Amino acid sequence: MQHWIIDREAVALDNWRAALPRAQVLGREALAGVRFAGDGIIWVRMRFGEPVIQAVSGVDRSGGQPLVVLADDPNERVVLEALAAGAAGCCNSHAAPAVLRQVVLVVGNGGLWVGQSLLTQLVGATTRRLAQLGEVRANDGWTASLSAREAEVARLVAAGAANKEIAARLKITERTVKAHLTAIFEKLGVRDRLQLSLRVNGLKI
Amino acid sequence: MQHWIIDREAVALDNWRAALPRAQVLGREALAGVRFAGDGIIWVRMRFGEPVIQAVSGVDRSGGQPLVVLADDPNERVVLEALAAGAAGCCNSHAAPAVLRQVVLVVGNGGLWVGQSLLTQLVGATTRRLAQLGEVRANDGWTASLSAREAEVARLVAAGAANKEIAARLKITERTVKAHLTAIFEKLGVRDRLQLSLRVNGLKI
DNA sequence: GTAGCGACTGTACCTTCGTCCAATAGCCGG
DNA sequence: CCGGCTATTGGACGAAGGTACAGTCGCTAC
Repeated sequence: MQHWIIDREAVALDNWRAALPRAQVLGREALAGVRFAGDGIIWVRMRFGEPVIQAVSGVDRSGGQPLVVLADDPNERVVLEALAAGAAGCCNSHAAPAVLRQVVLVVGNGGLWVGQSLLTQLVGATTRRLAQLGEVRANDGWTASLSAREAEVARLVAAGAANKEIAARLKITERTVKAHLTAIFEKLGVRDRLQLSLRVNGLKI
Repeated sequence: MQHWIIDREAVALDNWRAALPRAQVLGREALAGVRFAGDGIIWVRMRFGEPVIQAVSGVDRSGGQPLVVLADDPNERVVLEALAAGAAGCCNSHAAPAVLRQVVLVVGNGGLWVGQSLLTQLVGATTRRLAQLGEVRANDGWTASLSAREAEVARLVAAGAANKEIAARLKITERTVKAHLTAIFEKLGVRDRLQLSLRVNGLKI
């Protein structure tokens, strides 16, 4: 598994080096045009006072790799914003190497890394919000009629990936991606990938 | 690591046995007074139609072990309720052993196991909620660099409209729509209409 | 005036998307 | 074992999306 570390100054802290010895460190300015490919985790350092949006912006997420925010000043708000920005987790920049390795295990296997204190708040708020929305979207059930593979493709499309990228990520041909998409469109009754994206993202029923 | 499986009928499915060979299976009625001790994971099966609360209630959580809900009928709502009830994750009762082992890895290391499909919903809902609260960005400023006409086109694209539809709606030619889009992509630094949609809808930074 | 900008349109061309035909292979339940 | 579902791929093709180069028109600022 590859690790990419993104920092404004392209500096890697000692604890990162210890936990992720083979990581590739990238500066913010060197980020333009960089496309991440293959299995791996993207780590983004958020320095003191730096907004999450700014730290995460410019990072290519089309490869589908999970992103973890390393915050100099972590707090619940920051973690929430990081998750909202699509991160799979957020932890202290100066966390011990053992903790970072744990994060790798969790995030690399599709989990979310969230501090316990935040969990209650996040879930509570989200639950209330969904209840307010009439629970329609929470129960949209777009996955129900799809096979596991189709759902996987649907999610990647919803995240903005192109067919070629999906093919590379799932290690199948572009032709197969198209086949899955045709099936998905038919099952969900949408006409193209953009409508699918809206549906998956709960913006359209 | 110890695994405790709790089921109303004290039945263990084959996939559980495969993934958690040394697990201890407990019936609901045998649960009274049981105190879990040591490192491990508590698995609770939620049968069809059974409410989360009922499935989780009565389980001793004082030992601090993470709890995972195995749902016969998993959907976003169930997962959210499970998380709200203090579970560290929720997955399909009939998930493949490989998936269950992955869950062990994630949850055992302090992570949350959330299905990818829910993740999208959760993140989307959280984003919208934050936007509503004005905490993060009611408007991340994508309109700032666009002209009035471009913003209009951008909104229609974000809503899922095709170029031809936009042209008809705005009473201009499809060619002009394309011209506006080219300018929009350039200004916002996105590569196509799907990425634009995500940006406008606040799902991607 | 004229330089700049935004809106608008045209021709041409390439890429990506989506669908049609068809096929092989594995798995699972009856 | 067979029917049905799923995953996979191929070739071909029309439709839609997107770019490059070029041009007109009206408004505004210097």
